[in-house]
Amino acid sequence: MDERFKLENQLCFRLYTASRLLTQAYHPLLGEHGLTYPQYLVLLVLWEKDAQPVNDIAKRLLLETNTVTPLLKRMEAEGLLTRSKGKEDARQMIVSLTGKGRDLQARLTDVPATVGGAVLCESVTPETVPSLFGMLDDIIRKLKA
Amino acid sequence: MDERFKLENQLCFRLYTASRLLTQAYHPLLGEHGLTYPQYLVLLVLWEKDAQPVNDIAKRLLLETNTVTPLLKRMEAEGLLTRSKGKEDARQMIVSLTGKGRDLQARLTDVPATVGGAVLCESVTPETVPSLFGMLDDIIRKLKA
DNA sequence: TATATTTGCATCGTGAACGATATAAATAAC
DNA sequence: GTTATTTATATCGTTCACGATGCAAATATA
Repeated sequence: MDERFKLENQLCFRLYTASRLLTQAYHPLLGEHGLTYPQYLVLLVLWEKDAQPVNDIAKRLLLETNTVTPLLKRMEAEGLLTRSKGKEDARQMIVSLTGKGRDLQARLTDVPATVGGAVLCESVTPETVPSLFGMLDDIIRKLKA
Repeated sequence: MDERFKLENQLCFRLYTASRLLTQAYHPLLGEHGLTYPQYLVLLVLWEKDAQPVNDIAKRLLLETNTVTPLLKRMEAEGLLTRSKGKEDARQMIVSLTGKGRDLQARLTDVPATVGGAVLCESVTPETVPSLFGMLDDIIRKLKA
């Protein structure tokens, strides 16, 4: 058996699996509030800075607008945000939080710590996390280019 | 702004993004042969050991059978594999490679090295990869439980 | 100013993921 | 041996991802 093709030697399979499992860990916490993980990411972006055009949100999440647009529409239908044409540029759709969308932050305060705690283990500790973040950031930076 | 909710402090967002971008790196290499990344994963599993029941493939990839079944059906339609009822247990569907599915391995020999090279950078080197793998494996192990 | 190009967003189609549910075969319990 | 439970797989519905394409507003060019 060719070593190169072993699942155990694949970085991508590990990232893919870790990402899926960690997203699943968010599921019960977010589902309680009717949120999916990508929707939670949109909220993170809007909590940092409200009233952004679709494009800025997509760029921040490194997603395409054809992924983000339907996502935003579902969130609009849930009453979490509003979408309105930009004043100075009519092509832009400005996405703004509603009161309901803003208030969710307070109701989700425990989520980061809960999920953070769920991954702490032998090799992943407050001391090693910076190194992990650094490697993942480098990979992301390299692949963006 | 609450530090805990910053995108930059989220492990999950990094894993999610790195996974997506790395999968995208596979896309041109696999698409040339009509494959998607999850289909490639199924081939990796079957190249290691041919003629496995659906459940074993799903367990190996840490996916549910309701994800794997349609995936396998598409691959069967492409002539990459066959699905046939198990002899000693009629509930099982045994998945076996066709000649076409087997031959793909030879045509994809360069894929692991090409993608591997695409992620090499400052902090991700042959020396640091074991540490990265170790942390991701620990995270996966922790979240599986 | 008329035309061409770019930009921002949306629509469409396909292929995952995954929760919930269904079905048939195998096994256990009675 | 009949009934109950478990197991292996499949079906269904919803939500992403994302390539391809469309369209209208803004900008650049002629």
